[in-house]
Amino acid sequence: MNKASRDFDNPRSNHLINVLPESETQRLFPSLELVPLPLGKALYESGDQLNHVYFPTTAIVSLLYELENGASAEIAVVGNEGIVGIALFMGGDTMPNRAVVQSEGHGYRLKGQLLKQEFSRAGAFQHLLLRYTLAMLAQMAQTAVCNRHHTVDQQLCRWLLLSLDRLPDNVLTMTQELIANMLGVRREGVTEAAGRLQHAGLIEYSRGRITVLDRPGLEARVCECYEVVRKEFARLLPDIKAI
Amino acid sequence: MNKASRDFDNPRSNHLINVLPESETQRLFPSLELVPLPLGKALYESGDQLNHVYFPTTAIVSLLYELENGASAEIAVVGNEGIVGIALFMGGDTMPNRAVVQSEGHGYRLKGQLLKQEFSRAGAFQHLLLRYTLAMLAQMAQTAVCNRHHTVDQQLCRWLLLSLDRLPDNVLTMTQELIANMLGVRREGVTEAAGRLQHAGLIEYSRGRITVLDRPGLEARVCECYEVVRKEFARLLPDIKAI
DNA sequence: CGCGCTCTGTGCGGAAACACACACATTGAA
DNA sequence: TTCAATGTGTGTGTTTCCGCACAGAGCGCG
Repeated sequence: MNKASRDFDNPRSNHLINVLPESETQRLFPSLELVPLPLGKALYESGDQLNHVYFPTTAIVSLLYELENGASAEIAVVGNEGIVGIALFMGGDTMPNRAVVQSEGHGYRLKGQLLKQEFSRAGAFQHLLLRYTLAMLAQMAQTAVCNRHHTVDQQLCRWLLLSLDRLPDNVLTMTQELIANMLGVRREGVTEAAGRLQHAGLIEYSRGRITVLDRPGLEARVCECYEVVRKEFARLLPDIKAI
Repeated sequence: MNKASRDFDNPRSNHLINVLPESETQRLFPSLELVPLPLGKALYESGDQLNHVYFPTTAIVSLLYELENGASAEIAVVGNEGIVGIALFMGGDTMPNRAVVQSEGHGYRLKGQLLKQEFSRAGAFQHLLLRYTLAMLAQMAQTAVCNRHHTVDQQLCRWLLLSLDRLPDNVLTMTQELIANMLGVRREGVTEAAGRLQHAGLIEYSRGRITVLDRPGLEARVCECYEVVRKEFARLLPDIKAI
């Protein structure tokens, strides 16, 4: 799977689907429904009944936890390497978080009932989904520690790299206000951190459009958390090369 | 399962085991090995090969993430309501965190191979383990947001209540230094927060021994995170009453 | 008893992030 | 072209937590 050649309307652009054996993909394909995922769309709200799971192809989805006082934080991010709605096959029917489209694009959705059927066959798909869930656990845990111990600058680098990994190019459409919501910090904090990155020549941005100019530079500034999660993904899902 | 009647050497003191159907418990019991879990013992280190899973009866185990600089944070806690080593049945064989005994006691361990066998039968045990994993996901996510947005005071209350729920009495053996490691804050920060709680008459402590005097008082000070996680456990695992 | 160890209390300076306020810049629509 | 909306930059003062340093308090042990 080459980034440049990724098609929004090919289910195989999603890595989880792409690595399935032929027999399973043939069974699944007829049930996959292509859906546009516009910026800001909530795939589900906290507590909603989950009816579908989503396999993003070109979109990126954030899993957000919100507190009573309105504060929030992103606990995981899902792009074309994953699936949104893991609770469905784990035996839950709701989740205590929101899933919001962070970068618009497309994805395929699958009825929950069909996913459960496929999961219960205990084949390659089940195995894959469970390992993916483990990788998500690692991502969430690392996010928790990162929230506690690392600076906004480091976290912004991590967030940019996470997004970059899931995008076909090096341009993000995202205001500082929205990034602040994801990271659970103030908008001004993002302004300052982003200003430092721009001043260092690593990124360029204006009015909701961020262009990454120097990815290695970001990697040099990011905290270890980014790499730890990346490695854990690679270890658990070795067939998925892109992330 | 009544707290006061909990026996360290009865597998049914662990709720996950207790709610299994008779057929499954009979199959499992001969393979369960009672082990003492002394304070500070590491059930596994980050990256260790996982050979067993543990079902605590009277012990409490913390899952800790550590950073390169030595900083750490607890991302989940497991007592007699759960199981340590979920990666094993999820298809991983290592985890990127440590599992350390936070409150000494006992537990039962089971060989990983046997757990996988039992999991692959796709029966009640599998269903239970998957739901438990979902509840852990919720706990980890909430911890991440709590780390970001709540005060040390609130987090200390949360931590005390989490421990209290998993203990047979109202006395914790735990120095402020260790609590600070769990919460990922300074020891002095815990000293100050604990001092305020003691001054308010909610707890009493000296030299590593904390007695909770006023549980409702703690519940009044704690952030919402405690209750959110408790409810999610109750929702996903309705058979398990105690938590 | 007295010594040493561990645990706890406290004070001070500093760094990071917060809340609030407001100015400026860009953009797109009237 | 003007205006309003949106996005970004900046300043001030405050809070929270950190890092360090050190003092005292309880406890075990020779």
